[in-house]
Amino acid sequence: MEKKETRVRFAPSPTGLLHVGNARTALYNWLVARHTGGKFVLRIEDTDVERSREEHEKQLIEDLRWLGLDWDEGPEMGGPHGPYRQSERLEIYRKHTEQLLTEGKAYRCFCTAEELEAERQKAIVEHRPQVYSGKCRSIAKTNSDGRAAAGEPFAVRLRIPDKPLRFHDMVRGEVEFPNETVSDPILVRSSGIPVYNYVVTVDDALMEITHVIRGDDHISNTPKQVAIYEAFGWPVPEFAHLSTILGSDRERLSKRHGATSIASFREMGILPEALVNYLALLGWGAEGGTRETFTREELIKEFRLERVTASPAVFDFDKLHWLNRHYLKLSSPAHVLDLAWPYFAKRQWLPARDVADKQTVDWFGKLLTLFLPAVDRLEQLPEKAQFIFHFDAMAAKANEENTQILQSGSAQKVLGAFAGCVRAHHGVVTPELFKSWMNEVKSETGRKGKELFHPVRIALTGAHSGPEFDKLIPLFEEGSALALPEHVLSVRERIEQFIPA
RNA sequence: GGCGCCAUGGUGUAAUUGGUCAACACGCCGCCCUCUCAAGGCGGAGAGUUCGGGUUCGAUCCCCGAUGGCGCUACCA
Repeated sequence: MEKKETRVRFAPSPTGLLHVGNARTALYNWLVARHTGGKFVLRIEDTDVERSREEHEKQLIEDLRWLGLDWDEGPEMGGPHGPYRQSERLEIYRKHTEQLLTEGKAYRCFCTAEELEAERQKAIVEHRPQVYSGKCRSIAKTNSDGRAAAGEPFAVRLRIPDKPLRFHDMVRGEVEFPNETVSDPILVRSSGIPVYNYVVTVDDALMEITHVIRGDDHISNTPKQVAIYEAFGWPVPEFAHLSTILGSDRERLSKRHGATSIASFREMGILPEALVNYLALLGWGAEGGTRETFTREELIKEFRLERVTASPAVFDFDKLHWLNRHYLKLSSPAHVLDLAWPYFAKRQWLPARDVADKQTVDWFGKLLTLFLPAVDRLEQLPEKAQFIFHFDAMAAKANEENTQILQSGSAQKVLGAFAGCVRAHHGVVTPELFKSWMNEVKSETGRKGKELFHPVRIALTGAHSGPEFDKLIPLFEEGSALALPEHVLSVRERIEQFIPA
């Protein structure tokens, strides 16, 4: 017999932003599809009309694209098992419910909310599992039909078979639930709207999904879903329940722990390849366990569901940042430049990218090579490079750390000598020239090392730490010749501001 | 309360799926480089595998129990 094609799916609800937990689920599904040469289906679970929004669906799709996870079937593009939005599949569910009802696999439940609540309370008091009593199970078909026809409200419940419900989970092995602990699940509400657990199963079966890979919050829904497959006589797929992603306090990761949406990571200047690599590592390890950085292609090759961990993982921002630095270094300078530009344009430090001249672009490229090693994320760049664009001599002098250095007589002498060199010269300051000045100042004042450099660094940058002067001097000089929204001060201009004559 | 899932340094994962000193990465600390910061290079500390039993010549690995964490317990998804 021919081996069946692997079909997996990602089925988000468009009720908010895509966040890391779901993104990791999407990634694992995608990796399985690409590893096996199967199909990746995107399905939108929008039966909750209250919370579902079209804009969220758009955002979701944008986020998946940004991560580089492409799908083979889905809304918009369609496919052989569509439609791919649950709101467009209501008629399919209705037909299937009818089938179950006529076959006696499901029954109408006329119990009221109050009755059910009373049952639940009683179960709690008696230390029993909270399961539906099955009161309406035995109502005769004709009786049930009559009551329904008379307009009495009812929900539709599935008749759970009288046997343990077990399924195979690729990350956890065999999972079994005793029959007494699972209720006859509601399939359709008295409002006529089918419930999530039901439609998910119908869709997965009809879309011929072979591997259901999802979060482990669905693990206790699975026995009910297995019963639905069996009621229809459908083959039960393989399951893989992914563990929860936790925050550093070991609680489920949420906004409380900081930004966790994919959109916010993008805004922060995390590269998609870094996020994909990190998410892959969160709950999976390659054979051998000595490698941590993987390209997309390598992940596809190495990833296997059997190696996914069952234990929950704590999200570590530090490690994500490390990976981001790694990929920032690997990326082409032109690509990083494109990504970094908007952060500066937004601050009005650079013109819009499309009107910038070549000199400005080249200059900014140099700036990036200088500051990129100092950041975890692109969004930190402007702050690091702030003194280039916006030099505030007064603030620099007022800074407490700086005053300690500046107040010494030694620093005064150094600065006086340095200012002398600067004022005696007209024209562009080259790194070579700067070096010779420093040597001059050195012999004139007898200062060296920190005592020599720190005061000058403060006068030029406003801080006693920062990138090498060799690279910094050209940035000042070339920047001052550019027509930028805010004029970049040259070495000379900085000294004039810092040490008025 | 019930049911289920999980448990290796601070964090994420390895460990020929019972076989000698528990490995790698992040983070941390130190050293080198250096005017400084970052990057980079080198080195170090940090777990005897949650605890208690059992099986075995031998358990991170298998079984039982306890503890803890998490999830589900809706006519939410």
